[in-house]
This record gives sequence, structure tokens and C-alpha cells, in this order.
Amino acid sequence: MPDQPAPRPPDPQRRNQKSRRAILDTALDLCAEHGYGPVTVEAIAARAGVSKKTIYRWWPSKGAVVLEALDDAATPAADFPDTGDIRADLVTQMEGLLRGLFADPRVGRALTGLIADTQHAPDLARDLDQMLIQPRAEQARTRLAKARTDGGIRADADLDLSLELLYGPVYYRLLLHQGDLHSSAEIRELVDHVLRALAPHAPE
Amino acid sequence: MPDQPAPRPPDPQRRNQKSRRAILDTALDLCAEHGYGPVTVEAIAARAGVSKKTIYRWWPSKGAVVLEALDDAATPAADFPDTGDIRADLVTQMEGLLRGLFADPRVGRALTGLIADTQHAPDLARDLDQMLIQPRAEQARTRLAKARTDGGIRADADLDLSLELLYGPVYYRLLLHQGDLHSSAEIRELVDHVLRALAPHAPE
Amino acid sequence: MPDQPAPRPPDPQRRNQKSRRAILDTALDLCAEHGYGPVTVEAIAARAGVSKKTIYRWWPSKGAVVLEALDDAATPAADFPDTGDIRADLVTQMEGLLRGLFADPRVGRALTGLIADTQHAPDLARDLDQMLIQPRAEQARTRLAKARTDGGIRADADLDLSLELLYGPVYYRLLLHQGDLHSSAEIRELVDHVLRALAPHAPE
Amino acid sequence: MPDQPAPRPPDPQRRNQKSRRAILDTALDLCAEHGYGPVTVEAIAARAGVSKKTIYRWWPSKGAVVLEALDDAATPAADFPDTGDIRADLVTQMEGLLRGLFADPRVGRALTGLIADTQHAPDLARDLDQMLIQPRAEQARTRLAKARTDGGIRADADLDLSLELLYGPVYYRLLLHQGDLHSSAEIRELVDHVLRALAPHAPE
DNA sequence: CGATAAACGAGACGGTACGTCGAGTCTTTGG
DNA sequence: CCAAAGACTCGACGTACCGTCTCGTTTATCG
Repeated sequence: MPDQPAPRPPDPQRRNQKSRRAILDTALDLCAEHGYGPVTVEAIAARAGVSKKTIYRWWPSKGAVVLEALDDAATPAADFPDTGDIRADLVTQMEGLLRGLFADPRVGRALTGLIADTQHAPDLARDLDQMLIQPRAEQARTRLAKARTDGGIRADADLDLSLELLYGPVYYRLLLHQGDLHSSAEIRELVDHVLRALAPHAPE
Repeated sequence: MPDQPAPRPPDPQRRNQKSRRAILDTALDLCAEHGYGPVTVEAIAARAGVSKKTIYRWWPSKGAVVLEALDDAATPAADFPDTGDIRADLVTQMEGLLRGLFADPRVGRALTGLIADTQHAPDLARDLDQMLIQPRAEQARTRLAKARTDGGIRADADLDLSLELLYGPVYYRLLLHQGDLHSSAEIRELVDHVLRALAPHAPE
Repeated sequence: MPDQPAPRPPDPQRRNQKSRRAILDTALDLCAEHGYGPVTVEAIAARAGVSKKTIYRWWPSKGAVVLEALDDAATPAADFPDTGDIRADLVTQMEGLLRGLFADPRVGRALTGLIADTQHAPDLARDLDQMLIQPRAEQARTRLAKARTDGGIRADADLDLSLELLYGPVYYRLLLHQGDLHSSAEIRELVDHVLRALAPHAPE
Repeated sequence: MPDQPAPRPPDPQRRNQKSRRAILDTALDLCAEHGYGPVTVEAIAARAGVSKKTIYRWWPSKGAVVLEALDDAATPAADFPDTGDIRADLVTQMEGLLRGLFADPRVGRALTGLIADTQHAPDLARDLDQMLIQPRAEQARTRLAKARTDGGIRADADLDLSLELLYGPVYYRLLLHQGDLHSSAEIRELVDHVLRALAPHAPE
């Protein structure tokens, strides 16, 4: 009870990988079965055959567990294609984003629930952004920047706003319409819309 | 199983309006102070000087209380302006939406937290949509439809997609970037973008 | 979560007597089955069909529960007999003490475990003394004081020491020899010994 | 069930004496600082700079560690004096017991806590009795037996009861009154009482 | 105007999960 | 090749809210 000489952080070297996998898999499974909200650390531990202590040793919260599980499950943000055709490339990337993020069918409810959770957990929000959101957005930004130089889109295009125009509707649907993913056709339409707005020859 | 004597619903006539006001006000206050997540029915009851029973008598959950509080606090979705200038009207409407919804400074965290909560509560999702989201979206849709007939925007414009383009980015920011509201300038830019994509003469 | 306006103590009026009884009974039952040590608040709550909160609302610890259970179970310290025969009265009282305290066969292990627990819980020690130990000792002290005036025992007898001589051996056996109660014969012998030491005519 | 390969007991030869000392010392230190109850194997290991495994290799429980520490710390039960004066000898022995057992100021809380612990650990009870209690009691019994033969005390004296009369009050105070040791004067008084009861000439 | 039934405040209740702690076991690693 | 370091499972801790459920006590119709 006495002597807390320094609560050293755990040593990642000695980590039990089997437990880690069981925890992440179980977390996604439970999210898929009941939705993110009702999932509890207690239940994850129980089904994964792991003690709660082990979960809390490596993650600060349920959200952090699910985030890592999602990161594991997501197809890594592939290299952004650059075929010269900005429209085709954007479509490819956004399709890749959606199909990649949601490759694992268990991901859907987990992701939206997780985003919901970030409203009361700034740390989680930051991590989610850094691990899942930004890397993928960055690719699109890079490609758009190149298009701007190449003349594929107008020279004064606002890249941040463009990204918001592209991703906003997608997340909007996810969160406000319960995970109703955009179809490929809709994505094409979405990209067309945005590109039309960005067309180089529309001088206003 | 002598079918229990029908637990009659409470009589709205006898409702104590003072309690109702105290509850709604307290709910918003607490959301503003601590964020939506940490607020509990228990705390609302305590600070409002009301018994938990009274809350549960009239609302099924914390979310429902906050939703009603938001609806009360929001400037009612005013009549949509129709000056003939579709751009100006859209800007007006979106500004009105944002400034109206967020007129009360306590609304911000409450609203995003509430949206988050809908991920695990379909009923709440439906009510939120009906009470706050749809009425305002409907106005924009109506105005866009008129513009489509008038030739203000292209005849084959996809209204649903247009609405997603307009609102998507706004909610995207709210939820994924912690309530960073769009400025008036950004709203104008946003509307410009969308209208440019919908411009009647852009034949592509 | 906020606003802890004053953690008022619970209102004894509204106490659920059925829960109280179930808790006290279960506590003694479990002590009898497994011994005091292994009994947990969790187990008491579970078997009594009661929530842990209810236990912690009314008692600060397992020990306090068991103490109250013992107090309930013990035959109240009956009026001390005063037949004029100090020897007979002391025997009666000590017999009464032992048979009364241990009337309920579940008491044994509970009591010794409880005494053990007092080593790390001063509050519990105080309460145990006040509720169970002192009242019974006080009777003996009173009777001895009278005997001292009456000449039944020597005038300079040290009552405190006499009490220690009487009760010390009893508790000594209980604690160091695992609840091996003194038989009636042994009690008589014990009283005889002490009285012989206190005999009025032994002038040293 | 291929009968597991015999988990050979550790080889006492290879035992690290420095660890042993550190463990025993730390155990007493911690008992002195916080009392026996709150001390944990975890804390002993941490402060002694030793792994928990090392403790569990050589002792079955915290109690066993403390018992050995006490045995180490106690002045060995010296040879019982036999000056011919039974009163003086008993006083000497009981003083020796108390001052010897409690020579190390850290012993007090450790011992009472340990006795408390024996209530739920029969093995520990046995070991405590064999290592600390009985050896010292045996000396007194031997001396009393001699006195019985010599006529120092009555021929029909019950030695077991006499021992209980002598030691009972001491342990009674230790356990029920929080380590309030008897003073030398009180010990003399105690021995006098008992001897008066045992006096050979008291005819009753 | 007084009876009476409802909503009300207060708050105890059975639950479920929280996040922490220590027990005792098992594994990895370095001297 | 031992023993330190320490991660592991297990189970209990004491707390917080949940949503339900009495309790008296207002309060506000209606007979």
C-alpha cells in the first residue's frame, strides 16, 4: 500500500500479443453485435478471456481499444493513384477510403460510435484524427494540390474547403443517417459536383 | 398475469411548468459546463430541484431532455427568404441556421453530444431529425426546387446531393473538429462552390 | 457528475427492513460456512438479493455488518443475578455470556474473525467494544464492586485486573485456540481460581 | 494427466541470504509503519528490491513472512530462571516474555495483526503457536510443575488453567485493547493474583 | 369549498459497469 | 541458470448512475 516509487509505464516488449489480438478482435465483434455504445470493457475482457487489468494497462478507455482495432482492421491508406485524370483519381481514392475503412463488415457501427465518443474525449478525438482521418485526407489534399498546379482545377481553389466538400457529405451520412454508405454512383456524382465547382475555366 | 391495471400516461394538463423550465434550463447549463457526455439525469434532477421520477415521467432519457431544451432554445426556423437571388437566399438561410441553432451559447456542446448519442438510440435519432434537422433542410430544399424551375440552377440538379453538399461540411466540422463553426465568409464560399457546381450553363 | 451539494446521510426512516434482515442473516450464514475472512461484501449482497450500494449505504464495511449481525443474534446481556453468593453469580454470568453470545451456532467464527479485523480498524474496535464487550463486562464489574463492599471479596481487590483474569482466559482460548469454548466445569474452575485470589481473608 | 514433472521444491542451499534479510526487515518495517493489515506482499517485494516470485518461493503467505521476521527479531526464549522463589521466577519469565517479544519496537502491531490473521489460516496458527507461543509457555509450565512438586503451589493445581490465567489477560489486552502492554507493576500484580489462587495452604 | 386524485420532492432500492488493487502464477530477460 | 522484473488472470473493492419504486406533501381541479 505504501511506497509508490514511480508508476512506471508498462514495457511494450513484454506484451502478450495473443491477448492484444483477442482484445481487438473481441472489441470489433461486440461492436458489430450490439453497436458501440452498449459495449463495455467488462464484456470485452470476459469474452476475450482476459482480465480488465490487462485492458486498462494498455489502453485508457474503451474508445482507445476500438480505435486501435479499427486501425488494425482498415486496409492501410494505399498510395494515392495519379493517373493524370483528377476525376478518376478522386473517385478511386474515395472509393478506396470507404471500401478500405469498411473492408471488415464489423467496422461500421464501431466507427460511428467511436466518432460519437470523441465528443466527450479530446484525447480520443486527436488520436482518431491522427490515426484514421488525417492520413487519408492528406492523400486527397496532395493530389488536389498537384491538380491545381497542373491546371486540372482552378488555381485559386481552396483545398481545405474542397476536402470538406468531399468528405463532409460522407461523414454526414454516416453519422446522421446511420451508416448509409454512399454507393459508387453517388461517389462519382459527388466528385463530379465538387470538380465542377473547381473547374479551371469557370471564372465567375 | 392478470394484465396489470394499465399504467395510464401522465396528464399533461397537470404538468408543473416551473419544473419543466428548470429541467430544460439546467440540462443546457450542465451541458455547457461539462459537455453533454458527463451530464447525468441525476445531476439535472439535483440541480433543478426536481426528483428523478419527474424527469422520467416526461422524457425517456437524457437525450430527449436535451433535445427538447435545444428545440426550445433554437430560434425557430424562420421563413425562408425568397429574394429571387438564389445565392443570397442560401447564404441567408445557412447563416440563419447556424446563428439560430447556436444563438444560445450553451447549445454547441449539447448539440454535438446529442448527435453522438443518436448512434445508439434510434428513437432519439428520429426525433432529432424531425425536430431540428429536417425542418431547416426542408426550407433549403424548397428554395432550391424553386431555383431549379426558375433556371437559377441547372434543371437536372440533384437536390438531395446538393443538400448534402451544403450541410455535410457544416456537420462534418461540428462533429469531427469540435464545434468549429463556419464563419460567414466560409459560408459564402461554401454556397458559391455548390452553386458553381449547380450552375445551369456549365455543360461539361 | 458536478454539484455535490452535501452528501447527506441516508434517512433511517425509509430503510427497507427486509433488506436489513436479509443482509444480517446472510452475513452470519456466510461466516458460518466459510469463516469470517473469506466472506466478501460482494457475496453477502449477491446471496441476500441486495445491491452492494445498499450495504455500503448503511454500513461502512463488512466488519460493521457482521458486528450488527452478532449484536442482533446475541441474547441481550441479561440482568446480572445477585443471589448474595458471589461465586454462583459470577458463574451464572459467565455462563450466560458464553451461551448468550454463542446462542446462535453461526456466531463463533464470525466473532473471532471480527475481533481479528479490529486490529486494522480502530472504529470497528471501538464499536465492538461498546456493543458487545463492555456491556457484559460492566455487569460483572458491578457485581464485583458490590461483593467488595459486602465483604465477599477483599476490600483492596483490583476490579479491572479481576475482570481481565476472568475474561482474559476466555478470549485467549477463543482467539489462540480457535474457538474452543470453555465448558461449564472449566468456567466454575476459573471463577474459583479468581475468587480464591480475591478471598477477603488472604492478607498476604 | 501425465502427472506434471514434479515441481521440485527450491534448494535452500542456493538461497540468497541477502534477499531473505531484506524481505524480513522490510516486512517488519512496513508493519510498524502501516500496521500488519495494510501491508501487502507486493509492497514488501517492491521495497525490498525483490521479486514477488522470490517471496512466494520461500513463504506461502504474508503471514509466514512476518512470523519468521518476528521469530528472528524476538529475543530467544531464555532459559527459565529457577531461583527457588516461584513468584520472582514467574515475574521474571513474564517480563522476559513481554520485553523479549517486544524488544524490537516494530514487533507490536506485527504480532497482533499476525494473531488476527491466524483466524483464517490454520497453518499459520499452528506455526505461530509452535514457533512463538508454545516455547515460552512451556517454560512457565515446567517451572510451575516444579513448584507443584516443591510445594510452592498447591498439589492439585491445574497447570493448564494456571497458564491461561497468566497469559490470557496479557493476550486479551494485546488484542482487545490495541497493544496496551502490561507494566511491570501490573505483571507483578497478575502473578500475585494467580499465585494467591494457587497457594498451597488456601483450604477453602 | 372541501375532497380527492394527480403530480410532485425526496430518496432508497436492485442492477450493471466503472476503474483500481492485490493475490498468486507464469514468462521473459539479463547478470 | 537463477532471480529480477513484471505481465498475466482472477476476483473483490468501493463508487457512480441507471431506471424503478415507494413514500408523504403539495396542488389544482371537480363534485
